[in-house]
Amino acid sequence: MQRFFQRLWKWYGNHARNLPWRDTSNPYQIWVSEVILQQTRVAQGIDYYHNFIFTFPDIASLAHAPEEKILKIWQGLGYYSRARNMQAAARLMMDKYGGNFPVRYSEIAELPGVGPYTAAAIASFAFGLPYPAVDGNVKRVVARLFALHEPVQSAAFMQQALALLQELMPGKRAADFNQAMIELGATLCSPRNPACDQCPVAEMCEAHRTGTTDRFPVTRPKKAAVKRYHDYLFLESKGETWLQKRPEMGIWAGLYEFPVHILEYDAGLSPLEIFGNWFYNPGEAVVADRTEFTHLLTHQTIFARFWHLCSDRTNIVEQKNCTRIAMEEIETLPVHRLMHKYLEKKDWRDSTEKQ
DNA sequence: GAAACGTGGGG
DNA sequence: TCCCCAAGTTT
Repeated sequence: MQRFFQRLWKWYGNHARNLPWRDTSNPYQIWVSEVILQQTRVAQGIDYYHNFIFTFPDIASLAHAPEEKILKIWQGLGYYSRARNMQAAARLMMDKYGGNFPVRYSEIAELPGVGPYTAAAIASFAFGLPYPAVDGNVKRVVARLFALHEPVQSAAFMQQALALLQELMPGKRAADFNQAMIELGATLCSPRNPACDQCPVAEMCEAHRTGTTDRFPVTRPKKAAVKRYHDYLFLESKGETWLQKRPEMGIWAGLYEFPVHILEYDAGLSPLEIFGNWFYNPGEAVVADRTEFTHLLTHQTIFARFWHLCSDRTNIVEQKNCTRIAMEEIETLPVHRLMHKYLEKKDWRDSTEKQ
């Protein structure tokens, strides 16, 4: 045990990455970073973290912001309920804690969007409380260190990991302990080809001792991802394009997008079969050719097809939640990745036109 | 407990 | 190209 910590502290002191949220003990900033990092890689989260803190520097500014402004900052990051939960939590903190961050684990864990991991991370990083923060990295490290055979997704695994980590948890330096365990999993104890030769605690690792690091953590087979086939209709006329707001439930809730037809199988429908009811005069309204299929996602396969309307009189049937929006205005609306990418590179439209 | 919920990078 | 999975939480 002594040796374990000597090695761990020395390694962490020398190899900890310099990450923006490690420079602060401000619970608000730590909370923001932890929510952003849920199921999200550090490299992807850093810019979002800076933008978020710059735009909403404290609990009050987040609580009072228009929801669409928060979603706009979150645009492209995914799991958008995180952004809404953060505002709900900020408002709760205004009402219940006078705009201050709660300091007890139980209170932190009650905040919307804050589960066991995030609560422990905030409690330890901001307040030094000795709660083990068990994320995917720590699960992997613990599974190998103690050769835990329970599936990593199971409640049994979590119980065992928690018990072991609580036993290990030092009275002082709870924050460093959690950070170091996470860092170990993130940088050396990787899912495949772990760098055991550089690991400070390899000699105390049961999986390493028995040459079985590649068998841990044990995982259950996972269900195949659901595919979605999207047929998008891109309509533009005189500097305006047609957008609609998605429903408040389900994927991309409340974000904006082009008119779309989504199926979980490829129906092979023609543009008119899909969008015909949008037009009073379908034969005349759709003037551009079907252009290209764009492969957008890997495990959720999405195909996008774009068409143009060049006519002045687009004659679109009224749809609920549909609005004509000027191009400049679109820049301020929260959209999901397809639109996000489109707005980043406006030449998408041009490149499809050339076909 | 299982499914839903995004997106991006690495091997 | 395809599969994995990442500082998880909610329902």
